[in-house]
Amino acid sequence: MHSPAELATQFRSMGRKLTPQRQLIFSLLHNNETHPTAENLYGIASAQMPGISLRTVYQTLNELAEMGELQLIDLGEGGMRFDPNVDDHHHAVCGVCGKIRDVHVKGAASLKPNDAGDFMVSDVGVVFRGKCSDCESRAVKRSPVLQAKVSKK
Amino acid sequence: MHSPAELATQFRSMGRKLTPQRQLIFSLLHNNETHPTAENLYGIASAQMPGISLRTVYQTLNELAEMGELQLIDLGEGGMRFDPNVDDHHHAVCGVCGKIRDVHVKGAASLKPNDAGDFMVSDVGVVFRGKCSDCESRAVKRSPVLQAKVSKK
DNA sequence: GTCTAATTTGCAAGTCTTGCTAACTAACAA
DNA sequence: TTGTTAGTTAGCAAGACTTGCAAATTAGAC
Ligand SMILES: [Mn+2]
Ligand SMILES: [Mn+2]
Ligand SMILES: [Zn+2]
Ligand SMILES: [Zn+2]
Repeated sequence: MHSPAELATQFRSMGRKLTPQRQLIFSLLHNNETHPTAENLYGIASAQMPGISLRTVYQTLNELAEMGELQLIDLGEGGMRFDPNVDDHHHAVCGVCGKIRDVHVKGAASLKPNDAGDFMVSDVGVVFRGKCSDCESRAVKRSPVLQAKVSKK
Repeated sequence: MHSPAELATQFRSMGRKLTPQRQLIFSLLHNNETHPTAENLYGIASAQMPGISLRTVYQTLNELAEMGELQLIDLGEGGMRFDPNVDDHHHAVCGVCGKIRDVHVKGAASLKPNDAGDFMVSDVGVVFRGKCSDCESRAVKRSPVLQAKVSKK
C-alpha cells in the first residue's frame, strides 16, 4: 500500500474526497503487518474517532482493494483479513492464536502444477499452517490443567 | 476419503448409526473431484432423496471433516468447499468459472518460509489462481474485442 | 458563503453456517 | 417380532460476516 499521503493524492485525483474517516483508516493500515479484519480496524478506529461506522471501514477497505492497494486473505476462520502489503510474499498461519505472519519463499514464483492441463497460472500463493513461537512457548509454560481446558474448546 | 463401505464400518464402530442420509452423502463424495459446496451436494442429494435437509448435509460433512476424511477449502468466494481427497495435493482455481482442479506440485512439501522465526510448520498449501482451459477456449471463441480487453490486463 | 456530488451512518437484508429441539429411527436385546 | 433408547434428522431460529439502501452530512469547488 502506498503511504497515507500518496493515497490522499490518489483519491483526490480520482474525484474522491479525503475524509477524516479515510485518513484515519489509511494511517491504521500503514505498515500494519497484523493482517487485521474489518472488525479489528473498526475497534481501533473507534477509539480514535468515536462514531465512525463499521460500514465506512468496510467501504474504504473495499475501495483500497479495488485500487490494488490491499490484498484480501481468507483463511476460512472468522472474517476476511486485509493486507496492505501487496508485494510478493506469502503467509504462515498459527492454528492456535490465528496470527498471520508474512514470509518469503524462495522459488515460490517458479512453482508449477505438474498436472494441470492447460490451466494458465497468473498467481501462486503459499500458506504455511502450524504454530507460532509465542504459542509454542506459552504451551510449554502453562500448567497441564490449563492446557487440557484450552484444548477442549 | 475411505470408501462408503469403509466409512459405514467406521461409523458403526464409533457407536454411530448408518442412516440412508449418511450413505447417500458418502456415495456422493466418493471419487468426487469437483470440490463441492454443502449447497452443491444438497442439490444433488435432494434429487435422489427428496426431503433430506441441508442441515443434515452440513452435519455429515462436519463429522467427516472431524474424522479426517474430508479436507475443507475456503477460497473466500461463496461457501466452504469439501474435498474427499485428503492425500497430499494442491489446487488450481479458475478466476472465471470458479472451478477447482487438483494439482500436484513437485517440491511443495519441502518449501520453507525463509524468514519465519521459530514458526513450526505442520502443513503447506499451494494455490494457483488463473484461468482453466475451458474458460480460455470459451474466451477465444467469443468476440476478439472482448478478448483484447481482457488480455490487456 | 453557497452549491452539489461524494460520503457517511444506521439499519435492513443477504449469504453461509450453526444452535436448538421435537419427532423420528437404527441398532440391539428380549 | 416387538420394545427400548440413544443417536439422528428436519426445520426453523439465530449467529457471524458483509453488503444494499437512502436520508443526513460534508469536502471541495466556485
Ligand atoms: Mn501479508
Ligand atoms: Mn482437491
Ligand atoms: Zn500463535
Ligand atoms: Zn474456468
